[in-house]
Amino acid sequence: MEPPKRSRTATRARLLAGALEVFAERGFAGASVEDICDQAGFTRGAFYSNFTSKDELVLSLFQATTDRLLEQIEALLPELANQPGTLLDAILGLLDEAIGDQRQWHLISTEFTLHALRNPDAARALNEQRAMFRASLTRLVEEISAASHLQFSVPAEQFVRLVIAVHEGARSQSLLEPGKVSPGSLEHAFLPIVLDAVSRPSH
Amino acid sequence: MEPPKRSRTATRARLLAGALEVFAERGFAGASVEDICDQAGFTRGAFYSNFTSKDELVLSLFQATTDRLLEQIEALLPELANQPGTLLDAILGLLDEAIGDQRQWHLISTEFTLHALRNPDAARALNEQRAMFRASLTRLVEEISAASHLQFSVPAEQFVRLVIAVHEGARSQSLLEPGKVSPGSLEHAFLPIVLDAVSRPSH
DNA sequence: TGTATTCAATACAGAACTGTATCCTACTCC
DNA sequence: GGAGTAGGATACAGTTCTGTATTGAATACA
Repeated sequence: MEPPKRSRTATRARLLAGALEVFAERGFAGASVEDICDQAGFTRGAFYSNFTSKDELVLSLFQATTDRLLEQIEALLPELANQPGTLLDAILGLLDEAIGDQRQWHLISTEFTLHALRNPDAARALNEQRAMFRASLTRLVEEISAASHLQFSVPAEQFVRLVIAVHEGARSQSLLEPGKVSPGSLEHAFLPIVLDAVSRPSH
Repeated sequence: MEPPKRSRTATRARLLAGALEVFAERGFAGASVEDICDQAGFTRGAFYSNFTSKDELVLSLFQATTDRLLEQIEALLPELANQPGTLLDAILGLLDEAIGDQRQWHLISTEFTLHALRNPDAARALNEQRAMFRASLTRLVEEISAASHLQFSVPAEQFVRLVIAVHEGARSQSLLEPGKVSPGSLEHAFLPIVLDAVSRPSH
Protein backbone atom coordinates (compact mmCIF):
# COMPACT_ATOMS: atom_id res chain seq x y z
CA MET A 1 0.00 0.00 0.00
CA GLU A 2 3.06 2.25 -0.39
CA PRO A 3 2.37 5.36 -2.41
CA PRO A 4 4.10 4.88 -5.75
CA LYS A 5 7.19 6.97 -6.37
CA ARG A 6 5.57 8.41 -9.45
CA SER A 7 1.96 9.32 -8.88
CA ARG A 8 -0.19 11.80 -10.64
CA THR A 9 -1.32 13.48 -7.43
CA ALA A 10 2.19 13.73 -6.02
CA THR A 11 3.65 15.50 -9.02
CA ARG A 12 0.61 17.73 -9.27
CA ALA A 13 1.18 18.65 -5.66
CA ARG A 14 4.86 19.37 -6.21
CA LEU A 15 4.08 21.45 -9.27
CA LEU A 16 1.50 23.42 -7.31
CA ALA A 17 3.96 23.97 -4.46
CA GLY A 18 6.61 25.07 -6.92
CA ALA A 19 4.18 27.42 -8.59
CA LEU A 20 3.37 29.00 -5.23
CA GLU A 21 7.03 29.85 -4.68
CA VAL A 22 7.66 31.07 -8.18
CA PHE A 23 4.46 33.09 -8.43
CA ALA A 24 5.24 34.79 -5.15
CA GLU A 25 8.64 35.76 -6.45
CA ARG A 26 7.82 36.76 -10.03
CA GLY A 27 4.07 37.07 -10.32
CA PHE A 28 1.72 35.07 -12.51
CA ALA A 29 2.68 36.73 -15.76
CA GLY A 30 6.35 36.97 -14.93
CA ALA A 31 6.81 33.28 -14.24
CA SER A 32 7.28 30.88 -17.13
CA VAL A 33 6.07 27.30 -17.15
CA GLU A 34 9.70 26.25 -17.13
CA ASP A 35 10.43 28.31 -14.02
CA ILE A 36 7.72 26.41 -12.22
CA CYS A 37 8.99 23.06 -13.43
CA ASP A 38 12.55 23.89 -12.39
CA GLN A 39 11.35 24.81 -8.93
CA ALA A 40 9.40 21.56 -8.66
CA GLY A 41 12.23 19.48 -10.07
CA PHE A 42 10.50 18.45 -13.29
CA THR A 43 10.65 19.32 -16.95
CA ARG A 44 7.85 20.77 -19.00
CA GLY A 45 6.82 17.29 -20.03
CA ALA A 46 5.51 16.68 -16.55
CA PHE A 47 3.71 19.99 -16.55
CA TYR A 48 1.80 19.47 -19.78
CA SER A 49 1.00 15.96 -18.72
CA ASN A 50 -0.78 17.39 -15.66
CA PHE A 51 -2.12 20.77 -16.73
CA THR A 52 -3.26 22.14 -20.04
CA SER A 53 -1.91 25.65 -19.51
CA LYS A 54 -0.53 28.08 -16.97
CA ASP A 55 -3.98 29.57 -16.60
CA GLU A 56 -5.38 26.25 -15.51
CA LEU A 57 -2.55 25.89 -13.03
CA VAL A 58 -3.31 29.32 -11.60
CA LEU A 59 -6.91 28.35 -11.07
CA SER A 60 -6.00 25.00 -9.54
CA LEU A 61 -3.50 26.68 -7.26
CA PHE A 62 -6.10 29.17 -6.16
CA GLN A 63 -8.59 26.41 -5.43
CA ALA A 64 -6.07 24.27 -3.58
CA THR A 65 -4.80 27.18 -1.52
CA THR A 66 -8.18 28.53 -0.54
CA ASP A 67 -9.59 25.09 0.17
CA ARG A 68 -6.75 24.53 2.56
CA LEU A 69 -7.23 27.94 4.15
CA LEU A 70 -10.93 27.42 4.69
CA GLU A 71 -10.27 24.01 6.19
CA GLN A 72 -7.81 25.45 8.65
CA ILE A 73 -10.26 28.16 9.53
CA GLU A 74 -13.01 25.67 10.18
CA ALA A 75 -10.62 23.72 12.38
CA LEU A 76 -9.68 26.82 14.35
CA LEU A 77 -13.17 28.17 14.81
CA PRO A 78 -14.49 26.09 17.72
CA GLU A 79 -11.25 26.49 19.61
CA LEU A 80 -11.24 30.26 19.16
CA ALA A 81 -14.92 30.64 19.93
CA ASN A 82 -14.58 28.91 23.28
CA GLN A 83 -11.18 30.11 24.39
CA PRO A 84 -11.06 32.69 27.13
CA GLY A 85 -10.27 36.11 25.71
CA THR A 86 -11.74 39.03 23.90
CA LEU A 87 -13.27 39.32 20.48
CA LEU A 88 -10.09 41.05 19.41
CA ASP A 89 -7.98 38.09 20.46
CA ALA A 90 -10.16 35.72 18.51
CA ILE A 91 -10.09 37.80 15.34
CA LEU A 92 -6.35 38.31 15.49
CA GLY A 93 -5.90 34.65 16.25
CA LEU A 94 -7.87 33.63 13.21
CA LEU A 95 -6.17 36.12 10.93
CA ASP A 96 -2.68 35.28 12.16
CA GLU A 97 -2.75 31.55 12.65
CA ALA A 98 -4.70 30.52 9.59
CA ILE A 99 -2.02 31.99 7.36
CA GLY A 100 1.49 30.62 7.38
CA ASP A 101 3.90 32.93 5.61
CA GLN A 102 2.29 36.36 5.67
CA ARG A 103 4.48 37.79 2.95
CA GLN A 104 3.97 34.91 0.56
CA TRP A 105 0.27 34.83 1.20
CA HIS A 106 -0.03 38.54 0.61
CA LEU A 107 1.90 38.37 -2.65
CA ILE A 108 -0.15 35.49 -3.97
CA SER A 109 -3.50 36.81 -2.89
CA THR A 110 -2.74 40.28 -4.23
CA GLU A 111 -1.61 38.71 -7.45
CA PHE A 112 -4.84 36.76 -7.69
CA THR A 113 -6.89 39.82 -6.82
CA LEU A 114 -5.32 41.69 -9.72
CA HIS A 115 -5.97 38.70 -11.92
CA ALA A 116 -9.60 38.72 -10.83
CA LEU A 117 -9.97 42.42 -11.58
CA ARG A 118 -9.15 41.63 -15.21
CA ASN A 119 -10.83 38.27 -15.56
CA PRO A 120 -14.52 37.71 -14.79
CA ASP A 121 -14.12 33.99 -14.19
CA ALA A 122 -11.38 34.54 -11.66
CA ALA A 123 -13.46 37.28 -10.10
CA ARG A 124 -16.35 34.89 -9.56
CA ALA A 125 -14.08 32.30 -7.97
CA LEU A 126 -12.41 34.87 -5.75
CA ASN A 127 -15.66 36.45 -4.64
CA GLU A 128 -17.04 33.08 -3.77
CA GLN A 129 -14.01 32.29 -1.65
CA ARG A 130 -14.10 35.68 0.02
CA ALA A 131 -17.79 35.30 0.77
CA MET A 132 -17.09 32.02 2.53
CA PHE A 133 -14.25 33.57 4.45
CA ARG A 134 -16.48 36.44 5.53
CA ALA A 135 -19.14 33.96 6.54
CA SER A 136 -16.72 32.09 8.77
CA LEU A 137 -15.47 35.25 10.34
CA THR A 138 -18.99 36.54 10.80
CA ARG A 139 -19.95 33.35 12.55
CA LEU A 140 -17.01 33.67 14.89
CA VAL A 141 -17.82 37.27 15.64
CA GLU A 142 -21.45 36.55 16.32
CA GLU A 143 -20.71 33.66 18.64
CA ILE A 144 -18.21 35.59 20.68
CA SER A 145 -20.20 38.76 20.83
CA ALA A 146 -23.23 36.82 22.01
CA ALA A 147 -21.21 35.06 24.68
CA SER A 148 -19.67 38.28 25.91
CA HIS A 149 -22.81 40.39 25.66
CA LEU A 150 -21.59 42.75 23.01
CA GLN A 151 -23.70 44.39 20.41
CA PHE A 152 -22.72 46.17 17.24
CA SER A 153 -23.79 49.50 15.88
CA VAL A 154 -23.56 48.09 12.35
CA PRO A 155 -24.61 44.75 10.84
CA ALA A 156 -22.13 41.96 11.51
CA GLU A 157 -21.44 41.47 7.82
CA GLN A 158 -20.50 45.12 7.48
CA PHE A 159 -18.36 44.95 10.57
CA VAL A 160 -16.49 41.96 9.20
CA ARG A 161 -15.93 43.76 5.92
CA LEU A 162 -14.42 46.64 7.83
CA VAL A 163 -12.15 44.31 9.78
CA ILE A 164 -10.97 42.71 6.56
CA ALA A 165 -10.35 46.05 4.92
CA VAL A 166 -8.25 47.18 7.88
CA HIS A 167 -6.44 43.87 7.98
CA GLU A 168 -5.48 43.98 4.33
CA GLY A 169 -4.65 47.65 4.31
CA ALA A 170 -2.47 47.28 7.38
CA ARG A 171 -0.70 44.23 6.05
CA SER A 172 0.11 46.01 2.84
CA GLN A 173 1.66 48.93 4.70
CA SER A 174 3.61 46.66 7.03
CA LEU A 175 5.13 44.64 4.25
CA LEU A 176 6.14 47.72 2.30
CA GLU A 177 8.06 49.21 5.22
CA PRO A 178 9.78 46.23 6.81
CA GLY A 179 12.29 48.21 8.79
CA LYS A 180 10.02 51.04 9.84
CA VAL A 181 6.92 49.12 10.82
CA SER A 182 7.25 45.81 12.60
CA PRO A 183 5.11 43.03 11.17
CA GLY A 184 1.59 43.01 12.51
CA SER A 185 2.05 46.10 14.61
CA LEU A 186 -0.21 48.27 12.48
CA GLU A 187 -2.93 45.71 12.58
CA HIS A 188 -2.59 45.37 16.32
CA ALA A 189 -2.84 49.12 16.60
CA PHE A 190 -5.79 49.54 14.26
CA LEU A 191 -8.14 46.73 15.10
CA PRO A 192 -8.79 47.69 18.74
CA ILE A 193 -9.76 51.15 17.55
CA VAL A 194 -12.21 49.74 15.06
CA LEU A 195 -13.65 47.28 17.53
CA ASP A 196 -14.15 49.94 20.14
CA ALA A 197 -15.93 52.07 17.61
CA VAL A 198 -18.46 49.49 16.57
CA SER A 199 -19.15 47.41 19.66
CA ARG A 200 -20.28 48.15 23.17
CA PRO A 201 -21.55 46.10 26.09
CA SER A 202 -25.25 45.36 25.69
CA HIS A 203 -26.18 45.77 29.32
CA MET B 1 6.83 78.87 -31.51
CA GLU B 2 4.57 75.98 -32.48
CA PRO B 3 5.47 72.75 -30.77
CA PRO B 4 7.04 70.54 -33.45
CA LYS B 5 5.00 67.58 -34.58
CA ARG B 6 7.80 65.29 -33.53
CA SER B 7 9.19 66.23 -30.15
CA ARG B 8 10.99 64.10 -27.63
CA THR B 9 8.73 65.14 -24.77
CA ALA B 10 5.53 64.63 -26.73
CA THR B 11 6.30 61.08 -27.76
CA ARG B 12 7.55 60.28 -24.30
CA ALA B 13 4.26 61.55 -22.96
CA ARG B 14 2.26 59.50 -25.44
CA LEU B 15 4.29 56.41 -24.63
CA LEU B 16 3.73 56.95 -20.93
CA ALA B 17 0.01 57.42 -21.47
CA GLY B 18 -0.13 54.29 -23.58
CA ALA B 19 1.78 52.36 -20.96
CA LEU B 20 -0.71 53.44 -18.32
CA GLU B 21 -3.57 51.96 -20.32
CA VAL B 22 -1.76 48.78 -21.23
CA PHE B 23 -0.33 48.17 -17.78
CA ALA B 24 -3.76 48.60 -16.24
CA GLU B 25 -5.14 46.00 -18.59
CA ARG B 26 -2.35 43.43 -18.60
CA GLY B 27 0.01 44.25 -15.76
CA PHE B 28 3.67 45.21 -15.94
CA ALA B 29 4.96 41.76 -16.75
CA GLY B 30 2.07 40.86 -19.04
CA ALA B 31 2.50 43.84 -21.32
CA SER B 32 5.11 43.75 -24.06
CA VAL B 33 7.00 46.77 -25.28
CA GLU B 34 5.17 46.37 -28.56
CA ASP B 35 1.77 46.45 -26.83
CA ILE B 36 2.68 49.80 -25.36
CA CYS B 37 3.90 51.16 -28.69
CA ASP B 38 0.75 49.99 -30.46
CA GLN B 39 -1.39 51.75 -27.88
CA ALA B 40 0.63 54.94 -28.30
CA GLY B 41 0.68 54.73 -32.10
CA PHE B 42 4.41 54.16 -32.49
CA THR B 43 6.74 51.31 -33.31
CA ARG B 44 9.44 49.92 -31.08
CA GLY B 45 11.94 52.23 -32.73
CA ALA B 46 10.35 55.17 -30.96
CA PHE B 47 10.35 53.33 -27.70
CA TYR B 48 14.02 52.41 -27.64
CA SER B 49 14.86 55.89 -28.77
CA ASN B 50 13.19 57.22 -25.61
CA PHE B 51 13.68 54.52 -22.98
CA THR B 52 16.34 51.94 -22.46
CA SER B 53 14.02 49.21 -21.18
CA LYS B 54 10.54 48.47 -19.91
CA ASP B 55 11.84 48.72 -16.36
CA GLU B 56 12.95 52.26 -16.94
CA LEU B 57 9.56 53.08 -18.39
CA VAL B 58 7.84 51.63 -15.33
CA LEU B 59 9.90 53.85 -13.09
CA SER B 60 9.31 56.92 -15.23
CA LEU B 61 5.61 56.19 -15.31
CA PHE B 62 5.54 55.87 -11.56
CA GLN B 63 7.37 59.14 -11.13
CA ALA B 64 5.21 60.98 -13.63
CA THR B 65 2.00 59.63 -12.15
CA THR B 66 2.84 60.32 -8.55
CA ASP B 67 4.28 63.74 -9.31
CA ARG B 68 1.01 64.63 -10.93
CA LEU B 69 -0.97 63.22 -8.04
CA LEU B 70 0.99 65.13 -5.43
CA GLU B 71 0.60 68.32 -7.45
CA GLN B 72 -3.13 67.89 -7.58
CA ILE B 73 -3.22 67.21 -3.88
CA GLU B 74 -1.25 70.33 -3.11
CA ALA B 75 -3.65 72.26 -5.30
CA LEU B 76 -6.66 70.84 -3.51
CA LEU B 77 -5.38 71.25 0.02
CA PRO B 78 -6.06 74.95 0.71
CA GLU B 79 -9.49 74.70 -0.80
CA LEU B 80 -10.40 71.65 1.28
CA ALA B 81 -8.91 73.03 4.46
CA ASN B 82 -11.03 76.16 4.28
CA GLN B 83 -14.23 74.83 2.86
CA PRO B 84 -17.17 74.51 5.19
CA GLY B 85 -17.70 70.88 6.17
CA THR B 86 -16.47 68.15 8.38
CA LEU B 87 -13.14 66.42 8.53
CA LEU B 88 -14.80 63.46 6.87
CA ASP B 89 -15.85 65.59 3.91
CA ALA B 90 -12.33 66.89 3.48
CA ILE B 91 -10.74 63.46 3.61
CA LEU B 92 -13.22 61.96 1.20
CA GLY B 93 -12.85 64.96 -1.03
CA LEU B 94 -9.12 64.57 -1.19
CA LEU B 95 -9.25 60.83 -1.74
CA ASP B 96 -11.95 61.04 -4.40
CA GLU B 97 -11.05 64.12 -6.36
CA ALA B 98 -7.32 63.69 -6.55
CA ILE B 99 -7.75 60.43 -8.41
CA GLY B 100 -9.36 60.30 -11.81
CA ASP B 101 -10.27 56.77 -12.80
CA GLN B 102 -10.49 54.80 -9.56
CA ARG B 103 -10.25 51.43 -11.24
CA GLN B 104 -7.26 52.30 -13.35
CA TRP B 105 -5.48 53.93 -10.47
CA HIS B 106 -6.10 50.95 -8.25
CA LEU B 107 -4.78 48.53 -10.85
CA ILE B 108 -1.66 50.54 -11.48
CA SER B 109 -0.90 51.29 -7.89
CA THR B 110 -1.48 47.70 -6.83
CA GLU B 111 0.74 46.58 -9.66
CA PHE B 112 3.45 48.92 -8.50
CA THR B 113 3.03 47.86 -4.91
CA LEU B 114 3.62 44.26 -5.92
CA HIS B 115 6.60 45.38 -7.93
CA ALA B 116 7.94 47.19 -4.89
CA LEU B 117 7.51 44.14 -2.68
CA ARG B 118 9.94 42.32 -4.96
CA ASN B 119 12.32 45.14 -5.82
CA PRO B 120 14.11 47.22 -3.18
CA ASP B 121 14.64 50.19 -5.48
CA ALA B 122 10.98 50.37 -6.34
CA ALA B 123 10.17 49.95 -2.65
CA ARG B 124 12.25 52.98 -1.78
CA ALA B 125 10.58 55.09 -4.44
CA LEU B 126 7.12 53.96 -3.43
CA ASN B 127 7.71 54.51 0.28
CA GLU B 128 8.99 57.97 -0.43
CA GLN B 129 5.89 58.81 -2.40
CA ARG B 130 3.61 57.31 0.22
CA ALA B 131 5.36 59.23 2.96
CA MET B 132 4.73 62.47 1.09
CA PHE B 133 1.13 61.53 0.55
CA ARG B 134 0.72 60.76 4.24
CA ALA B 135 2.36 64.07 5.09
CA SER B 136 -0.11 65.98 2.93
CA LEU B 137 -3.04 64.15 4.40
CA THR B 138 -1.71 64.63 7.91
CA ARG B 139 -1.39 68.34 7.31
CA LEU B 140 -4.97 68.51 6.11
CA VAL B 141 -6.20 66.55 9.08
CA GLU B 142 -4.33 68.68 11.56
CA GLU B 143 -5.52 71.94 10.09
CA ILE B 144 -9.13 70.90 10.03
CA SER B 145 -9.09 69.30 13.43
CA ALA B 146 -7.55 72.42 14.92
CA ALA B 147 -10.14 74.62 13.27
CA SER B 148 -13.02 72.47 14.43
CA HIS B 149 -11.65 71.80 17.93
CA LEU B 150 -11.19 68.09 17.53
CA GLN B 151 -8.55 66.03 19.19
CA PHE B 152 -7.39 62.52 18.48
CA SER B 153 -6.83 59.62 20.76
CA VAL B 154 -3.91 58.50 18.60
CA PRO B 155 -1.09 60.41 16.90
CA ALA B 156 -2.14 62.08 13.66
CA GLU B 157 0.32 60.04 11.62
CA GLN B 158 -1.16 56.82 12.99
CA PHE B 159 -4.66 58.07 12.33
CA VAL B 160 -3.77 58.86 8.75
CA ARG B 161 -2.29 55.41 8.31
CA LEU B 162 -5.54 53.92 9.51
CA VAL B 163 -7.55 56.05 7.12
CA ILE B 164 -5.36 54.96 4.25
CA ALA B 165 -5.62 51.31 5.22
CA VAL B 166 -9.39 51.55 5.31
CA HIS B 167 -9.46 53.47 2.05
CA GLU B 168 -7.38 50.92 0.21
CA GLY B 169 -9.06 47.92 1.76
CA ALA B 170 -12.49 49.28 0.96
CA ARG B 171 -11.56 50.18 -2.59
CA SER B 172 -10.28 46.70 -3.20
CA GLN B 173 -13.50 45.14 -1.99
CA SER B 174 -15.64 47.55 -4.00
CA LEU B 175 -13.83 46.92 -7.25
CA LEU B 176 -14.01 43.17 -6.82
CA GLU B 177 -17.77 43.15 -6.40
CA PRO B 178 -18.99 45.74 -8.88
CA GLY B 179 -22.59 44.63 -8.89
CA LYS B 180 -22.92 43.90 -5.22
CA VAL B 181 -21.19 46.91 -3.75
CA SER B 182 -21.62 50.31 -5.34
CA PRO B 183 -18.38 52.20 -5.89
CA GLY B 184 -17.27 54.15 -2.87
CA SER B 185 -20.10 52.96 -0.68
CA LEU B 186 -17.91 50.83 1.56
CA GLU B 187 -15.51 53.66 2.09
CA HIS B 188 -18.37 56.01 2.88
CA ALA B 189 -19.66 53.49 5.37
CA PHE B 190 -16.32 52.75 7.01
CA LEU B 191 -14.62 56.11 7.36
CA PRO B 192 -17.23 57.75 9.61
CA ILE B 193 -16.93 54.81 11.97
CA VAL B 194 -13.19 55.18 12.13
CA LEU B 195 -13.33 58.93 12.56
CA ASP B 196 -15.84 58.65 15.35
CA ALA B 197 -13.62 56.19 17.10
CA VAL B 198 -10.51 58.30 17.09
CA SER B 199 -11.67 61.89 17.38
CA ARG B 200 -13.84 63.76 19.81
CA PRO B 201 -14.56 67.44 20.54
CA SER B 202 -11.83 68.94 22.66
CA HIS B 203 -14.04 71.10 24.84
C1' DT C 1 9.06 -13.14 -16.04
C1' DG C 2 6.96 -10.88 -19.62
C1' DT C 3 3.71 -7.56 -21.19
C1' DA C 4 0.90 -3.43 -20.85
C1' DT C 5 0.39 0.95 -19.19
C1' DT C 6 1.41 5.16 -17.08
C1' DC C 7 4.02 9.19 -16.63
C1' DA C 8 7.80 12.10 -17.20
C1' DA C 9 11.93 13.31 -20.27
C1' DT C 10 13.43 14.72 -24.69
C1' DA C 11 13.27 16.60 -29.17
C1' DC C 12 11.31 19.71 -32.14
C1' DA C 13 8.56 23.42 -34.53
C1' DG C 14 6.63 27.66 -34.25
C1' DA C 15 5.49 32.00 -32.10
C1' DA C 16 6.55 36.09 -29.42
C1' DC C 17 9.64 39.22 -27.59
C1' DT C 18 13.86 41.93 -27.13
C1' DG C 19 17.40 44.87 -28.59
C1' DT C 20 20.32 46.75 -32.25
C1' DA C 21 21.78 48.49 -36.58
C1' DT C 22 20.36 50.83 -40.42
C1' DC C 23 17.45 53.61 -43.16
C1' DC C 24 14.29 57.28 -44.11
C1' DT C 25 11.96 61.60 -43.41
C1' DA C 26 10.91 65.97 -41.56
C1' DC C 27 12.50 69.73 -39.35
C1' DT C 28 16.58 73.37 -38.44
C1' DC C 29 19.66 76.59 -39.61
C1' DC C 30 22.70 78.69 -42.67
C1' DG D 1 17.08 75.72 -51.07
C1' DG D 2 20.66 72.72 -49.45
C1' DA D 3 23.42 70.39 -45.77
C1' DG D 4 22.98 68.67 -41.23
C1' DT D 5 20.50 66.56 -37.59
C1' DA D 6 16.91 64.59 -34.74
C1' DG D 7 13.56 61.22 -34.21
C1' DG D 8 11.02 57.45 -35.61
C1' DA D 9 10.33 53.28 -38.90
C1' DT D 10 12.13 49.08 -40.70
C1' DA D 11 14.82 45.05 -40.93
C1' DC D 12 17.21 41.60 -38.66
C1' DA D 13 19.52 38.40 -35.30
C1' DG D 14 19.22 36.15 -31.07
C1' DT D 15 16.72 34.55 -27.22
C1' DT D 16 12.91 32.71 -24.69
C1' DC D 17 8.70 30.67 -24.39
C1' DT D 18 4.94 27.56 -25.57
C1' DG D 19 2.87 23.38 -26.93
C1' DT D 20 3.12 18.83 -29.18
C1' DA D 21 4.93 14.44 -30.68
C1' DT D 22 7.83 10.96 -29.56
C1' DT D 23 10.67 8.25 -26.68
C1' DG D 24 12.12 5.87 -22.60
C1' DA D 25 11.74 4.11 -17.99
C1' DA D 26 9.27 2.53 -14.16
C1' DT D 27 5.32 0.29 -12.27
C1' DA D 28 1.31 -2.84 -12.33
C1' DC D 29 -0.40 -6.90 -13.42
C1' DA D 30 -0.92 -11.43 -15.49
